[in-house]
Amino acid sequence: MRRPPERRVVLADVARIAGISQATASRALKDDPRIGETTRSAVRAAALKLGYVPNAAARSLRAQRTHILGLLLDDLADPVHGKVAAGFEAAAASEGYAVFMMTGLHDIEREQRALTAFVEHRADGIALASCVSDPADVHRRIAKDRVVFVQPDYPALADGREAPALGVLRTDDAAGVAASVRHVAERGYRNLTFVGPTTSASGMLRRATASETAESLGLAPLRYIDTSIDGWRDASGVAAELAADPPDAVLCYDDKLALTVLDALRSTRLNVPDDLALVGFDGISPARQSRPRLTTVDVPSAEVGRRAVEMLLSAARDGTMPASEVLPVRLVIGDSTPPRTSPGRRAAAPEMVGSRRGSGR
Amino acid sequence: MRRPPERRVVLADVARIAGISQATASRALKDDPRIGETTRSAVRAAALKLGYVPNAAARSLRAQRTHILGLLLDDLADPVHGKVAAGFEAAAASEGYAVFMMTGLHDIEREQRALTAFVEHRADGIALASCVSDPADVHRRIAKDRVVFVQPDYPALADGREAPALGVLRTDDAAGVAASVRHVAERGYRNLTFVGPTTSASGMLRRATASETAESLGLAPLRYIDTSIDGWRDASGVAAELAADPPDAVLCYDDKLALTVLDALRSTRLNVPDDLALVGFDGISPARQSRPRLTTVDVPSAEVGRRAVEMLLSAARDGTMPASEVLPVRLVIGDSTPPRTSPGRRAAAPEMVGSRRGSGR
DNA sequence: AGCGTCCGCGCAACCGATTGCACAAGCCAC
DNA sequence: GTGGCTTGTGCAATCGGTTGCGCGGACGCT
Repeated sequence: MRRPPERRVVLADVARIAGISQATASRALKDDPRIGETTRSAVRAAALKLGYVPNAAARSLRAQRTHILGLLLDDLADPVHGKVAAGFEAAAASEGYAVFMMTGLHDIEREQRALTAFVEHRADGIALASCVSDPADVHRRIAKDRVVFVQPDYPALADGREAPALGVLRTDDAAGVAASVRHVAERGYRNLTFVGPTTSASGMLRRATASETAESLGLAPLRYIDTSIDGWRDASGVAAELAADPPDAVLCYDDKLALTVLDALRSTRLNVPDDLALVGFDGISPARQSRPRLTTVDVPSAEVGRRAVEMLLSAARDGTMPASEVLPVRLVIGDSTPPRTSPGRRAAAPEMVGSRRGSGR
Repeated sequence: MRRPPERRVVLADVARIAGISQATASRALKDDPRIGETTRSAVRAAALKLGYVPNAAARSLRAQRTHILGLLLDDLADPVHGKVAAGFEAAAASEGYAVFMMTGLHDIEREQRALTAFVEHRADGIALASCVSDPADVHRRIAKDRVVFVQPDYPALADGREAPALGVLRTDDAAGVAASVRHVAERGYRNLTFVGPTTSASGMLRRATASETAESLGLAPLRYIDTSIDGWRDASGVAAELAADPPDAVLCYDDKLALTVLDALRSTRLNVPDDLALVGFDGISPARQSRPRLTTVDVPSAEVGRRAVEMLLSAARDGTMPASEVLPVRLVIGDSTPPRTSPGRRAAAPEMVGSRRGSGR
């Protein structure tokens, strides 16, 4: 009933049915010009009839190319990474490449296992999105195997080192952060707080850029709330901290955090945007539907995925390392950073606000 | 400089360095008890020194197992599918399986290519999440190859057919929809509209279930707005339609749609929840942060991914088809469906509302 | 000393497709 | 009739591990 032993159809079977040798069958199926039309169609018919599907492992073994790309990212459930993954997969599929996807979840152990898996499967290219392992170590592991690298959001950028001989593809987060700081400054906010983690390289980069930009614009020194400290993990703690000594504007590491903070602030006397401007980062879709609409920085995540594939493939064909590339980002102005009308109001009479929500407009 | 020809290290190299045969090297590396301790450590040392990484293709070829699982889903950028993918990948990785991920994007052509890719790579198991191809056809393509199937959210369920010999894993969407209808009914809403697409099987299922439940509870006949009709694609059209003749409550196909509708309704005179209750489906995180908080149905997406892997693997080990399974869902009551206090208010004086936002509480 | 065991290891076949090279017809021309 | 060409196929090696089987030597026992 379960037809257990039914052997898989292999090329030899096709050849036997078609009445020719395996070599000819192989050539016929790949349209080798040396094969006659009669034979070719006979082979095709046999293959179709038998439901023959070539074995990629065998082919790869011989060809020394797998047509597999590896993608390592933090978390597929995260909308930003999801978009990168979607773009990557779509581009790879359209080039006839299969995609091995693995998540690192900020765990070096898992990342290492993922790398090993990629190498074992002899992926033709590997893309590392925001991994936490030591870049030099990763490079050692893979460069030796003549595998091309692309690393979006390369961690080493935070401390100024470019990765050695790795193609680096990233988004211009610094420009995005700088633009958002300039934006709130232009709108009259002078007292900024940055909320975000300090554990990741990108967290440090965004925070540092915000700080530098604020200073260069002559704003008050940037204050920080570090969400990677235990106890600040939940947004209500952050909201309480903000309420205790409110800045003019809050810059969040990303939209997800911004939306959480926005939500938590509803339990305080602070109202966004009347008492407090709020800025996110990433441009995920919920940010466009929040109330107020979040001012944020649009990051071309899907494009990152697509470009990664292109870089990987072109480099693989040339046998060279891919050149580095930086993708532009775009400030999207929402309703959470309106022009500031009464610069002194916050300090004046916070009690006046009465309702938590304010006037609603 | 680019060390171009540097050959990959293969097992034979390790064996040569260790001064023993390839067979022994192979056994030593996999802790075969027949190999002596001295030899074993010599082989290990050689492998480490040379940076030997076994070739998965060669191994699979011989072992007739690839340790690869295939996952086909619609769209990685979608939060629900992203969670399924994340759960699937995590479970697979912890079992030592690599995951081939491909997206179908509702395109039969692409789905077929993805299936072909899975079969070519001889995945040990394949999971199909909400695919649009004909189940019977898919079954034919893969069952013959002794590959186990798991299909979350199986489309054939809408018309009552269970898939033949396929393990079906799905969430109890019908129970979720029924629960949400009962919930709004208990809260005093009697006039319901369902908003969603009719193109997908799950769309039809949710809509039909809502209709039946409403009828069985003695509510007014369920009205529909079909978002798959051109022109209703944008939420503002839906909002206008709703505003023209407002129901008591709106049930949306999923949270994403509900949030979009919620946003679009802000441009009308209708206020959620004062004039209109709103219910979503899926329990994605933005629904918990919207204003008002969305009443929705929590679907254990990550769990779907995990269970899919377990079913696949246990079935692969037994050589049997996986049994079908239905995962429970949970109604999550938010602020978008408060107890209805004034059943007739909507019809009475909509002009009274004044501000679009109402009282804010 | 002779014999049976067990241990450690190597030979060679095998998985399935690809491909360099050689070979067999068929055809033309000399 | 034989040499030169083209065209169509087949042989066998190859990719890189895995594994059934067998062999030689060390050891224990009578």
